[in-house]
Amino acid sequence: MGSKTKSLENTHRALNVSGLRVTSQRALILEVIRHGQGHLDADEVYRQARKKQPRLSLSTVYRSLQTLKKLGLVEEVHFDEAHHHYEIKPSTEHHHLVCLGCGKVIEFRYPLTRYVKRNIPEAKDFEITGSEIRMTGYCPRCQESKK
Amino acid sequence: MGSKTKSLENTHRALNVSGLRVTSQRALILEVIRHGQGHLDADEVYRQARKKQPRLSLSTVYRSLQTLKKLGLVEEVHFDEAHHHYEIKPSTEHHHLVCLGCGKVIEFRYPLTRYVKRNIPEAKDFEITGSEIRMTGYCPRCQESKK
DNA sequence: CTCAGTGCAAAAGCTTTGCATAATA
DNA sequence: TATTATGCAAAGCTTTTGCACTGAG
Repeated sequence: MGSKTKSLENTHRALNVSGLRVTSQRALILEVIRHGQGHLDADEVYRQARKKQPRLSLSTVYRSLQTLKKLGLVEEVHFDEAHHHYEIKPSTEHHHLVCLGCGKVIEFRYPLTRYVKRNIPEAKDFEITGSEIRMTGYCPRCQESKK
Repeated sequence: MGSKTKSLENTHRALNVSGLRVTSQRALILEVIRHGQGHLDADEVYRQARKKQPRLSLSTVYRSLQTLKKLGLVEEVHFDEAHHHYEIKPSTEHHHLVCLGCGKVIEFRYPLTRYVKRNIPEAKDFEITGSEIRMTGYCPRCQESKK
């Protein structure tokens, strides 16, 4: 069985458990995020998905994104202030370094939550629900082209 | 000489060096951010500042915030997606843990840039221009009241 | 006196929402 | 068949911008 089939099954299960329906739109949107290797924003998801389903609406994209986020299938990251970006929820805590020149994204693992729990006294008794590192800069190539 | 006088002088200098003008609006906005101990968003700055200067406009607040940011006097942080928050630029790299229940902000020091430079090979040759950790959760008291 | 800064109103950009229709379970 | 989800259009919110007027240097 291909991994595509398997992830589709997982999606079905996750939706069913929550009493939600499996629609072609939700499947497609998840598919687009999965294939869009990088980190797409809502509009990029919309444009990609419309190639296969031209009547899809942007509001459906937004609503599905929220649904999938709540289900824990998709994660929202914030590379810049203006847009949200989405990725398939990763199994290990990782973060992003984004090049402001070319948009390249470098992912790196770092167990931030554990670090903070261990080293920040005031955080000891916090119930931490989200953690995100946002780093920006210029990759070697873009530093060159700025000169 | 009081510290208020001193910081006013610093502001003057920073503005003058850049060929910018010292206006009552800019001084007031900086004053509000400084006193508003927490981390205010643009609208909160606006409402506070209007108590002293009722004709102040929101666009001036936004424009001043950008100016002060460029001068390095004020820093923009992103506690949630919807708003930007502003604080007087701190001298050492620190980050924030925000309680989703009561809005309390815990600041903690952490030399993230140095860590990443040292430990993430792909980041070695990056010119890093910004780094921000955004952690959210519930403080002990708010965990209680959820029950 | 001159040009940067301000106030006001309008616009822009992303995201959400109301409502009738379509589709899932 | 009973709801849930969708499409479309309109509204919402934060932030930005154009323009004439004001005020700092």
